[in-house]
Amino acid sequence: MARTQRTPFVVLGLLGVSGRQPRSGYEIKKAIDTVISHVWSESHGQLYPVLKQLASEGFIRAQDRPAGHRKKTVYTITPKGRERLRAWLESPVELSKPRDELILKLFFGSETEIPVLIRHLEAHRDRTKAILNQCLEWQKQNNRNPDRIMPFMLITIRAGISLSEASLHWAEESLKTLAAI
Amino acid sequence: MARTQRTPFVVLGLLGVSGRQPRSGYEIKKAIDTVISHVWSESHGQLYPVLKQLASEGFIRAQDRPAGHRKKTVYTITPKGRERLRAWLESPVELSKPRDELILKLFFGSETEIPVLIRHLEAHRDRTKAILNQCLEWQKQNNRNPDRIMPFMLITIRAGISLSEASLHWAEESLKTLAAI
DNA sequence: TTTGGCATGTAATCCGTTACATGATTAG
DNA sequence: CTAATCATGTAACGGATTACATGCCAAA
Repeated sequence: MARTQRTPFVVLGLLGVSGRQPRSGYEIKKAIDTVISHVWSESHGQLYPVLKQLASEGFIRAQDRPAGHRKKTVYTITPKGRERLRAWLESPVELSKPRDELILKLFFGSETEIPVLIRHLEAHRDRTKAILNQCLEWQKQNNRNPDRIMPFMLITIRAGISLSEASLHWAEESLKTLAAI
Repeated sequence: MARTQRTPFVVLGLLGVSGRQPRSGYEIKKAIDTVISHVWSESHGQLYPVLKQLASEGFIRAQDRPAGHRKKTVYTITPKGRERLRAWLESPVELSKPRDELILKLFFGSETEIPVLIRHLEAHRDRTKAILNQCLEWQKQNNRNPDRIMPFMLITIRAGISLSEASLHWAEESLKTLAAI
């Protein structure tokens, strides 16, 4: 048996916090790829079957809402689904297996040339800068709309900022170290 | 098709940097669980088949070295294996899919009670403290043996320190924020 | 003597990605 | 008109975990 599936809880969570707004599978996928992109990812090939499964178990409710001839099914979380979500939120955080290929390659650094490692670190630095900027942007947006400040979202944004900044500093420091070898 | 297998490269990397020391599957597994535990993980159910596969392809060499009646096979990396490792080290870092359940649960925080989130954050703070202390300990050991300083290992240890510190600060800050709600 | 560590292996299972597939609508 | 986006689905494949399985050796 493999690790317990977490996709259903991501779906329940997104449907749960979205107020009463019903969402289609496509919209849920877009939300995963934008608002929680640095935290989680799912493929749509995984998402659609999970939606059907959750609906058949009564955790979400499906409603057909075709626009013109284009089919579209939107989902709303049910009270039963909210309970399930709550139970999961209360359960201990399940740690994911660490999988940091950059650190791994640096750890094996003696088996390659310094410029190779510098290339990897520069790429990481640039990626991290982009993430940091996006988090800062989100933070600004939240500050501009004081009505809609959601403290939980702010906490997660601050996590992104703290970790990106630390990673950026480390990368720049390490680039100097490698350049000096 | 799923993502390309990275276990073989972890094995080649560990056999590569271990000088000329031949290692058994058991020892490789132990190394994964200790020296790179915060960076990577593999199950032994995955490891042993990969060892056989790598040996059959000529990337590592197997030698039976029974101790008494206990069977033991040790492996050494071959020149061909070193080349394969180098090629992988030079290839771009493949990003792992983000999977941060703690941040996810905080993001869905409005669907549960504050004390639940505090519990999760406290657990994270304690785990992170332990990792930070271990990284600091490793750094100290490296400084005590100046002969054996491996700059690459130090860089990865510093990554652990930077990121743990940042995560720790963020967790403590967030705990204060939640306590004030 | 029995617990724990050493040591290796396989089978079942499944989560999740990639690729295949189809079609409507809208903007340039 | 045609490219991009909206929208939903399934099939194939495989990487990886968990569980099952076995046995030796040393120390308490």
